Amino acid sequence: MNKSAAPASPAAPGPSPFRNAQQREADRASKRDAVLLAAVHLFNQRGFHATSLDDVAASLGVSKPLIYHYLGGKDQVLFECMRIGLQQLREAADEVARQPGTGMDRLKRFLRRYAECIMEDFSRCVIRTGDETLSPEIRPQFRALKSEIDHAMRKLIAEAAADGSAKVTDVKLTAFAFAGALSWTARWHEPGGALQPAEIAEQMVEILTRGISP
Amino acid sequence: MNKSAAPASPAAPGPSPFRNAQQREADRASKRDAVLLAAVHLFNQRGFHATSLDDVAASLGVSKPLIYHYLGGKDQVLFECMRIGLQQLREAADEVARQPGTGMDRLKRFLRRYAECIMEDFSRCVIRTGDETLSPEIRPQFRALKSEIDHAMRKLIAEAAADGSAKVTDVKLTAFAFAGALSWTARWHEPGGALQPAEIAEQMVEILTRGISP
DNA sequence: CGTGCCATTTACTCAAGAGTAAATAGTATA
DNA sequence: TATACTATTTACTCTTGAGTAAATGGCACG
Repeated sequence: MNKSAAPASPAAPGPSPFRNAQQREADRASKRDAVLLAAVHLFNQRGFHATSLDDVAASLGVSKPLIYHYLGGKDQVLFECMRIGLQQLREAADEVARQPGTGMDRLKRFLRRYAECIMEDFSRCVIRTGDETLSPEIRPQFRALKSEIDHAMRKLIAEAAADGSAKVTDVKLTAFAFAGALSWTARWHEPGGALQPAEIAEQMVEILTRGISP
Repeated sequence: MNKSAAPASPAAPGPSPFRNAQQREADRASKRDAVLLAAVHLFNQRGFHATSLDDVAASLGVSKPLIYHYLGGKDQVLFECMRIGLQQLREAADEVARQPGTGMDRLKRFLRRYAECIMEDFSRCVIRTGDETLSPEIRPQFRALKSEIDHAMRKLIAEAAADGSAKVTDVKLTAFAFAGALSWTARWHEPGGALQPAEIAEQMVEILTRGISP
């Protein structure tokens, strides 16, 4: 009984349930993010095609059309996940670009961050879900973003070679080798496994860069 | 006119159109292979989910039920493709296991063969198509085969470390790094590109193994 | 020769799941 | 208070593509 009880204090000490425009926008953004997070979890776990939007909605306790409300179709959802993943990788590159140190130091720092990203949700999704999954209309956008990161890595390798802190014969192939080795963690590393991502990243970078020390 | 002309020579010098049991079986096998080859091409090009069995059938100029006749459902087709791909990798491992040389020599040989396989149709498909795509019933089989290859690589690395031809701190991680770098070619290398697979394999192996030379 | 198997096709069924229309209710703001 | 907007749901539609039943016709072999 007494289902709709009156509030204890009329002065309302807690946050008001009435939101202003800013708060509503923040609300919306956080709900959007929640959808993306739920989606990326399922995508990584079961694969994109084995995950229906109904599944994503159900995992949040809401209904499918709500996802359309926040994000539009399934392709959009995937692309947003990938965009976030790529953005994180890109931020790693930008951050390192601003830091001091020998080329090799900076390369190592980047590779470590790269590996760590790949073992987190969104960048993981970038690797696990091939670009052929994206609709042909947005695929070029994805490729462009991806390419930026590839080139950032090449640049760091080239700089390390230039300042003598590394010895490299083929920059492009080296970049592919490094990116491949690190990206592959998205396939074999299980989140919550015995080995911590940071350790894996550390050791992996060691293994890879030992080959290009002068 | 003269549509159904009589054969030029009654003695039939060419192969007879009438097949015996063995020939029919060979026929059947070669048709089965043709289906798998057509399928793996499309899977690699467009992705498994974007390829319908109708597409595969059409690319061969036959009808879908014929594929069911030779191979059973779509899952079977994919698994067969992957089985072939894994078998090729496994043969590479077995071959190297029988050869002489230092551990490092043999490891290098294996890595080169591994990379070359990955840039061919079937092994390429193994990498491009994640195991989550397989139905839960056959996935364990796939994993088991995959695991054999992983362990073969680890064994070679361990042997190279044991005979002093390589210096390795963590065998497992090293194997993952190598497998990742080489597997990644399935993602970026386009068949018929400027660089030959053999060259790529050669250089890639060089880049990777330089890091574990003593 | 006729009987039955094998290859192959046509013409279907059926389910899943993406996407949508329209209703409902709560909240903000004039 | 009236009005308009936002969040959210229910209850659909429609397409795609996997898988199947059944018919056809040739070839082999008794």
